[in-house]
Parts: sequence; C-alpha cells; structure tokens
Amino acid sequence: MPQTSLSSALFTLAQSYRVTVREAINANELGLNAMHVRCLHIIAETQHCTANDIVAKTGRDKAQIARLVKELIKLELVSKCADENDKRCLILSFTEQGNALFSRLEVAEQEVDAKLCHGLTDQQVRDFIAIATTMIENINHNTP
Amino acid sequence: MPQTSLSSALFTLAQSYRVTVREAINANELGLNAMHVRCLHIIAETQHCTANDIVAKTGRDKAQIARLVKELIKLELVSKCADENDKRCLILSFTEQGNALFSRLEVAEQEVDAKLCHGLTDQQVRDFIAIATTMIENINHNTP
DNA sequence: AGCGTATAGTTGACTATATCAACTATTGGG
DNA sequence: CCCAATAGTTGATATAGTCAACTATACGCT
Repeated sequence: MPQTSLSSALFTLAQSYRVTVREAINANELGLNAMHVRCLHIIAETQHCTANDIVAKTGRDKAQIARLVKELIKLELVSKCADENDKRCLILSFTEQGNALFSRLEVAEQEVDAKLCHGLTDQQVRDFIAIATTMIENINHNTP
Repeated sequence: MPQTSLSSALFTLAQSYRVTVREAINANELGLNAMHVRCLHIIAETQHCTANDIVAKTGRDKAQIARLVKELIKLELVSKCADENDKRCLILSFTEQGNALFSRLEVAEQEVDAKLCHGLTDQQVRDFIAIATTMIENINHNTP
C-alpha cells in the first residue's frame, strides 16, 4: 500500500495512530480516549492549567474540552479548584489516582511511540517532528 | 506553542489539516469533506476501482465507505457499474462532472499543500512522507 | 448439478467526536 | 456602579466511525 501524497500519508497516519492508541489504552483498561490523553498531558506539563489553556493548546472547541474535563473529574483523575485571584479560572490538577494513572499512561505511550518509530533513527524522528511543527505553524499563521 | 512529543505533533497536524482542507473545500462551494476527497483520489488513481479497494486503501469501515460512495453518486460525481465478470463488484468511475470537479480539487489541494510546505525543501517533504509511510507500516504490520 | 463457503456491498442501530449558540458567573476598566 | 470582556457550562445538533445483520453473487467441491 504505497503512500503517494502528503495528505493521504497524514490522514492514514493520524487514523492509525488514533486506533493504536485506543487499543493500547483499552488494553490498559482505562476508560480514556486520545483526547483525554492529550488533556492529561497538557495538565501535566502546564502549571496552573485551566480549561482555557487546553482549548488554546489543542485548538478544539471549548465545549468539547469542558466535557472531556468533566469526564476526567468524574473519573477522579483530575480535580478543579477556583483560582484565588480570579474565581472564573478553575485550575486543574491531578489527583493521586491521576498521578498514578499518568505514569502508567506514559509507559503505554512510550510503547506505542517505540513501535511507531521502529527502524527509524532518533534523528529521523526529530526531523519528522520538526517538519510537522513547521507545517502546523504554516497552517495556523499564514491564513490570508 | 511548542510541539514536544510525536503524538501531539501528529494530532495537531492532522486536526489542522482537516480544518484547512475543509475550509478550502467549503470556500470552493463543494459539498465534500476530507473523506470524500480521499475517495475521489483513490477512484482517480485506481483503474477498475471498487468500494472494496477504497476500504483496503483507507483502512476504514466498509459501512462508512458505502455511505461516502453513495453520497458521491447522489452528487453525480461518480457512477457505479457492475463488473461483467463478477456482478458483485461495482466499479466506480467519474462522471463528466466528477472529472471537472476533480480538476478543481487538485488545484485547491495544491494550494493547501503549498501552504503547508512553505519554507520546507522538496527533500524535507519527501523525507517527511517517507517517514510517515514507515510509521504507518510499523503500526499496521508488527502488531504482536 | 447442487451444496457450502467466501466475497462485495448495503443497511440499521448505535457510539463517539465535534461544533454552534445561548447561557451564567466573575472580573477589571472607565 | 455599570459594562464589556473572559472563563466556563450546557443543550441541541451535526459529523464521523463502528458493529452486526443482511442480500446477492461467485467459487470450489464431491
């Protein structure tokens, strides 16, 4: 199955990745999907993280994020707490369970990534990410 | 907005691409989405193309493909006709309108691709596609 | 020939994902 | 103190993707 064009490579890859992550996650008996995982990552890497930060970093609709966060809270992985200075801002942070799960998740992800990158050099992977990042910037910025 | 990991680069890129293609397509007043476009490409590049070929090349569910094809037929872009030797196979081909539209589509896509690849060399783009293709193979094949 | 099985495609019901628009609550600036 | 702006929530709806059951044709077989 040769991939000819950029677009078909992208679509196929994104689709395959989604399916694989989902399998990996189901295999790990977590009730999470790829977007949940992205949220968890952003919460982990952002101190003082709000729902709005997730919206900004993912580019998704804020309604979607609100619901994802709600689910994470219901799963008791994340808790929210109003900012003292600005009570509109609800700061998201991991619960203990959230921390534990995130560790497991990182392991599972590393496995998926390792599989994905099998036969590729570190340099190739770095280049790939760099080019993808350039493309993302191209798409987001020059929007004439 | 720095992209750190492979997965977030992939997701963001796929999402941005989808949005951009959709905008380009809506701007061109066609009632098509990204999957329609993929189907049209496959029909164009596959002689004697059946629905099953599209299923094989996209990895999507055959129900989804059946519905996409149905829509393309309703839009009178594509027609289907039973194979003489095997009446189960319905061969898909462009109508005149389909041909005309596909030409327009190619122009629109080239614009999206050009935008996406702005500032990148041809070699970088080729490498990118090659790496993506390797990743797709890694994901599809070694599924232990 | 006639039987069973495989294949191509279709359809219904469903789930998941994403988007839009209207809403509340809080804030900071004049 | 009022108003525009911001953070978040919710309902309705649209879009995308999946599963399972079904029809129709074809192929292989004894």
